[in-house]
Amino acid sequence: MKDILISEIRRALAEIGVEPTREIVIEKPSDEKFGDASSNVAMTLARELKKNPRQIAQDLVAKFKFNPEHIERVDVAGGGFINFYFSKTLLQQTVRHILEQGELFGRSSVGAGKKAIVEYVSANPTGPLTVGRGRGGVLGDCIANLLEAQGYAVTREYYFNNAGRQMRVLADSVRLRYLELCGETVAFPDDYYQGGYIKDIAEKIFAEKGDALKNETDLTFFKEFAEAEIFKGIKQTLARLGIHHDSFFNENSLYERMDSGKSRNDQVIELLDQKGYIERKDGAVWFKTSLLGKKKVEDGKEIPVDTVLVKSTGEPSYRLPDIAYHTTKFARGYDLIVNVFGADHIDEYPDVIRALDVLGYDVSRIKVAINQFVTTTVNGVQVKMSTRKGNADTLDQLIDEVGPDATRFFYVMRAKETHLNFDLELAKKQSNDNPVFYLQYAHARICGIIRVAEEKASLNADAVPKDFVKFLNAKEELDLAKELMRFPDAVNYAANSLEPQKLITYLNGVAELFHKFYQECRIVGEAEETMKSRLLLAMATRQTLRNGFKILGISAPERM
RNA sequence: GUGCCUGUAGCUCAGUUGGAUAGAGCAACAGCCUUCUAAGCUGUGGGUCACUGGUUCGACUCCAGUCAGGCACGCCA
Repeated sequence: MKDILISEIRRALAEIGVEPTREIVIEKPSDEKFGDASSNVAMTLARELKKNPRQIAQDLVAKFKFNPEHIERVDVAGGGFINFYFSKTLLQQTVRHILEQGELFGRSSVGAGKKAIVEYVSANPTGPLTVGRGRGGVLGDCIANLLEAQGYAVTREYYFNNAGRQMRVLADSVRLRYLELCGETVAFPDDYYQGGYIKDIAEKIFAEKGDALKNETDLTFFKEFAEAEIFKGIKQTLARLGIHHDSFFNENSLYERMDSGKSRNDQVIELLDQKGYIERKDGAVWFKTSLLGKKKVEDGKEIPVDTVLVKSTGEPSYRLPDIAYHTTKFARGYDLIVNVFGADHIDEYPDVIRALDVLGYDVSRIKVAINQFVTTTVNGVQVKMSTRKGNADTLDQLIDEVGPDATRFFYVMRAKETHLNFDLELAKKQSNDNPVFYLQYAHARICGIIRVAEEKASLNADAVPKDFVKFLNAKEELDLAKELMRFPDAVNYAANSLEPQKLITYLNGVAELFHKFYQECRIVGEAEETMKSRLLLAMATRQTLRNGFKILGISAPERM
């Protein structure tokens, strides 16, 4: 619908000889008396045309040639708003259209034929997922769903590192706990992993091996055992939330030599060197980010800074594999590359972007969604979380307490840039009275109506001829249909901005209008035309809600 | 100290490239179930959109500064 309005505005502008310099915006008016859609084109053009915006608006309206089946009338109001009023037949046909489209309603083809990769979670296997991690996980998953709805072929990827110091510390933490089980007294360092899950893993080893590994000093077994256990747990937790990755990308593969005899990491350095952005000093290999505008401020003076890619120990710093990893995303042919990560990685991606830019990649394909941290409040006290200290609330505990639907919903109902405070006590209390239920209840209610229609009126909802939509007439009916019509725009809007919560805001509006409709308009037991037309509207609402829930990853219960 | 994010109703938050009288849920108060699920609906109260300036026909929205909170500023990942 939006498209029809925009193209007609364009046509009318051309007719009066005006070339629009800005995008034409159609929005939903703040008050229903201003129509069903409005545009401020006339106002935005007023300055450059040096004409009264109301005059421009009137000139345009005079040129409009809308199908009266779609647009009933067009008004000029306020300082020059053009307000469109939809005709009843358009709304009726929308209901039919939704039912015919079914699961496809809301999908678009803007991403058709394009490949997208969404990288999210990407937690290293050093411990169970925390409440903080859950946010990025759910956000990433919803973004992937949104892109899929836009027609993209989406790959969901998990990038991880199972090497390096952190894993050695993890392995040794497990080993020490194991030795305790063997009856030895050990000093457990403060900077080792303190969480109870370490003991659980040690117990598992002890149960399998007894004290046979008591004198084992090589950490390989402990590392591999711990990693396997932890990864299994992470995947289980994610599965509870309906999150499944298509691809697990091991950072280690970037160190492995390819047929050329070089690793991806080597290649990055070589290519950056060819471009003149590599310097070797102090035994390390530096990326000359100073030439690309990177700087820090000290004592009021700006100092250009370079970035270490290979440490003097010969080990790459994590930035090098990060860059190399992204070159693989381009090599794999992705048109859209979305990275979802927490605010603590905010300083990392500019270096990656700089490097990729220098190497000639089209960095405009990369979109970064940074979510702010989640803090937890336990008994009214905010807790700072750390996997190392083991005091982080696990995502599993949260799911146990509030359920998968509420967990997903809570994470994603707020804009990613807000500092989300998860009060566990409150989350538990709210579970009975949760915002997600408002949406789900609308769905369950519709299912209830359809059941009753079948039982009491022997009416098979699916068999009702779609022509009955022409009897939709009441205000509540038309208001609801009008809102349903906006669903594809809402999906598009949420997908473009990578902000799933915008879809929630929309769906809330649908649920609200449905509940109002329900209150005013009975279905079962009404005259045939009324009953059937309303049943069609209810089914179209159910379809829209389902399609939205699918993107959000929450269930659509038939009874509550 | 520097960079990024945040500050909107008692609480948690929406607010579509600047637009019409700033919204929702929860909490409070008052109503609505012999009829398709009251996890719902209707109504009332509740606001210096952190503060101060600026930009213009118009600012919660853009710019500058101030205040408050979060995160990051390593040859850690």
